[in-house]
Formats: sequence, structure tokens, C-alpha cells
Amino acid sequence: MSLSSAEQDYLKAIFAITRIEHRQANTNAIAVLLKTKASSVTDMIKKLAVKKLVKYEKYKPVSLTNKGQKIATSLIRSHRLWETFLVERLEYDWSRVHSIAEQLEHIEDDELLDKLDHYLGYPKFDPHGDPIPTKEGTFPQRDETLLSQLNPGDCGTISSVLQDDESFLEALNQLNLCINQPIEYIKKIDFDQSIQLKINDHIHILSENMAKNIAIQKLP
Amino acid sequence: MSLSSAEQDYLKAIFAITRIEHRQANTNAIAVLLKTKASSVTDMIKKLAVKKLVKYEKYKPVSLTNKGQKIATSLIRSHRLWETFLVERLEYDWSRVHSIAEQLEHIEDDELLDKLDHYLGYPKFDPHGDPIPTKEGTFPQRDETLLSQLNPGDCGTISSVLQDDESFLEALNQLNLCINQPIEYIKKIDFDQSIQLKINDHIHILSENMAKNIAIQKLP
DNA sequence: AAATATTTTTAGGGTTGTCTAAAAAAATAG
DNA sequence: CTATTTTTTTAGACAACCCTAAAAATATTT
Ligand SMILES: [Mn+2]
Ligand SMILES: [Mn+2]
Ligand SMILES: [Mn+2]
Ligand SMILES: [Mn+2]
Repeated sequence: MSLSSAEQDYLKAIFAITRIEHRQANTNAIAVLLKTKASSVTDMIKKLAVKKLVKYEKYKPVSLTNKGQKIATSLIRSHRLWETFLVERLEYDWSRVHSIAEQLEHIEDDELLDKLDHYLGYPKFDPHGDPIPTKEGTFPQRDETLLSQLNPGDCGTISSVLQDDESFLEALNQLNLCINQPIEYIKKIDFDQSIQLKINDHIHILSENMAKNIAIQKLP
Repeated sequence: MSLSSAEQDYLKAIFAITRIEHRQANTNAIAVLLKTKASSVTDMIKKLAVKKLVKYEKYKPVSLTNKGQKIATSLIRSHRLWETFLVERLEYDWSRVHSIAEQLEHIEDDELLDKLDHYLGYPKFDPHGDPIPTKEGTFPQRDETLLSQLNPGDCGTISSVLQDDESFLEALNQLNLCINQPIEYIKKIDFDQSIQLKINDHIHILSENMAKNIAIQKLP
């Protein structure tokens, strides 16, 4: 069964809300994520339910069937492999690749993902530190702490970012904050919960909101 | 102005018919190429005319404006660069890449083609020997003769194939007939114009139809 | 030049995916 | 437990793209 890009995007959205953000995939949440209207979501959910890709009861949050989950996982795999290709081979900045991967992830061919994976050397994490599921659908795991939840004196390296927003990532570039960059957490500023941290021996400040979207691997 | 994949496919089709096959792009010719119906073509041509991408008068063959030509050329560049990537980097067989490139050619990003071109080392010809237009829209030129038009004793190497059909290319694989393969033309068989030729010291036969779709660079 | 065949366009309709506005259901507050 | 607010669904419409069948225009024969 072949799915339209729109159908695929809905499956991805439901996966992101339920499995990644651990929220309920209700009509509005999906509409917000996909920048569409609740009525459009209802329509599409019904179609996906007929195709046995989601479980749906009127007025209840929707969930993926096994089949739907497999497809969503494969799309995430595709998205993240393409992002890796764009950064590692085409020398794109990590801030620019998300919207291109949104298009590339829908390219259909039986062998493409495996060949791309092989070519890239079976990467485990994408340029934003997000885990790339294996062909079998397993996500590599890792111990991470949100930068916003460190304690004074904690040291570590940036392991992932939780947003793909271009302006957010560009701002991190300015501070040399990229994946694997060592940092030291200094303290939280009482005034508005901003974070003070040391990067390459320089002190910088990050808003609470930005700090919430940066994950750290703590050094022992 | 951003164009749908369908609109882009029509521009490519008109380019192929007028500039490559040197025929008139009338409604039926386009419908056959795009495997659609004449009435659908008329509808789309009208839309493209409003957008000033084609010149259209009722009942007359259609032609591309400069703007339409630039877009078509860029799509061909995209298609052929992606085919090159698939064969040279992902190790696809040349017989499998066309349908994937049909999808990839529509990916939109300002920098993508230039980065891909740079990464591939500015290739001049794609895996089928077709010229890859430069960023400026110039097609590399070459002296070619159709295999069907050689004379007994002529030697040369295969420089391109005129069809992307998977079964055609797979059949060529079986005979070791790939780009740059040296061949010697033996003779035409009176019975049905089949071609006898020597490949790696072995004699083989090709149907007239296949020979018409293989281009040769003659050796002096 | 008229008759016939072919090509192109128009008319009307179907599907997919979107939207707004209104109705219905569920959740929340008093 | 009712009243109000919020969320979800339904109804109806629209744009893009494609289709079939019929009409109109053009090309080819006789
Ligand atoms: Mn992304
Ligand atoms: Mn990513
Ligand atoms: Mn091709
Ligand atoms: Mn090609």
C-alpha cells in the first residue's frame, strides 16, 4: 500500500506526539503540529483508520497501530539519514537541513534507505543528536539530561537539540554550541531562570526556553 | 513562484519533445509522454500559459517561454545529478535510477543542486551518457552516431543510451554493454535490420529498435 | 470542395486534501 | 447538577489534478 506525503506526515505527527513528547494525540495537537485545522485532521484520521494505520474512536485521542508505527519509524529513519547526508556529505549547516529532509523523507524506493545507511557508515545519531532507528525499528538509547536541569558545577557535552527551528540552531552556532561541545553549567539566574554556562572558557547566558531544548551527556 | 510536481513534469515533457526529440509539442504527444489524457494536457497547458511558462494558442503546438525553458533545464540538471549520485555513490545499477530521480528532481532548495554538483565533482554526463546542463543552462556537446547508423567495420565506444527503460538497460547489462564499452559494428542483417556487433571479441545481435537507442562515439 | 478521419477542446464529474462555519459532544466551572 | 467553555465532528465548499464523453476545429482523402 502506498501512502501520500500528507498521510505520511500525519503518521509522523502522531508518532512524535505520542512516542517522543509523550502527550495525547488529540485532534488539536495534531493540527497545531501540522499547521492545519482540526477539521482537516478529523478527515484524515478517518482515512488512516480505514487503512488500519491508526486506532480511532470519535472524540478520543488517536494512536498508531503496529503497521502505522512501522511506517512512522521508517519515515523518521529516512528523515534523519537524509539530514546526516546533507550535513556530512554536502556540507550543509545543521540549521538548514530540516526542511530539505522533510521533502527527501518521502522519496520511495525499496533499496534506498539501506543503501544510504550503508554509504553513510550506519550512523547512530543525526546532526541534531537525534537517534536514527535501525532498519528493524530500534532507536539507539543514551543517557541525557536537559541543560535546564543541570546543577552548578556540572560538566558535560551537548548530545542533542530538541528543536529543528532554523533561528534556534543558528543562534547556537554563534555561541559555538554544537553537538559534542563541552560545557560547564555555572548557575541559574534568579531573575528569569536564564542559564549561565561556560563554553571554551567564556561565560555565556542562555534563555530558559533555549536551555530546555538542549540535552547534555554529563561527565562523571 | 513555486510549481507543483505536476506542473514541473509538463515543462520537462515539453522540453523533451521540442528540444531533445525535435518534434512539435502538440496535445497528444505530451499526453503520451506523461501517460495522461489529451484533455488533462489542455487543462494544464492553459494554467502554464497564465503563468507565462509556455506560449499557447488553441489548436497549435505549445512551446516554452524563456522562463519555462530555464525551469525545465534546471529540472533536467537535477534529475541527471541525482542519477549520478545514485550510481556513483550509492552503487545503484544504471537501470534502476530513473524512477528514483523522477522523484528526487522535485526536491526544492536554493543551494541543493550546486552542493550536489560540487560533491560529485561537476560531472558532465549522467550514468546514461546524457549531458548534465551547467548551472547556467549549457548542455555539454559531443559527436555521437546511432549504433543503427554505423557502417561495417566501424569501431567505437558506447557514449549514451536514449531510453531509461529498465528492461532495456538490464538487457544491455547482460551483454556487457555499458557506457564506454568498446564495440565493433559487423553488419546489418537483411531479414529484419538487426545489428551484428562484436563486444569483447564475442559476436552479438541487437534488434533494430535497441540499436536505434544506443549512441556511439566513433574511433578514428 | 465535400466527406471523412484525426486532433483538440469543452462539459461535467471524481478524488484528495484543504478550509470556514455550524452543530454536537466533552470538559470545566459555578 | 447545570451553565459555560473548549474540543471535536459534520456540512458544505474550493483548488488541483485527473478522467470520460461529446462537441468543435483541423487535417486528410476522395
Ligand atoms: Mn529534522
Ligand atoms: Mn534531526
Ligand atoms: Mn532518467
Ligand atoms: Mn539519465
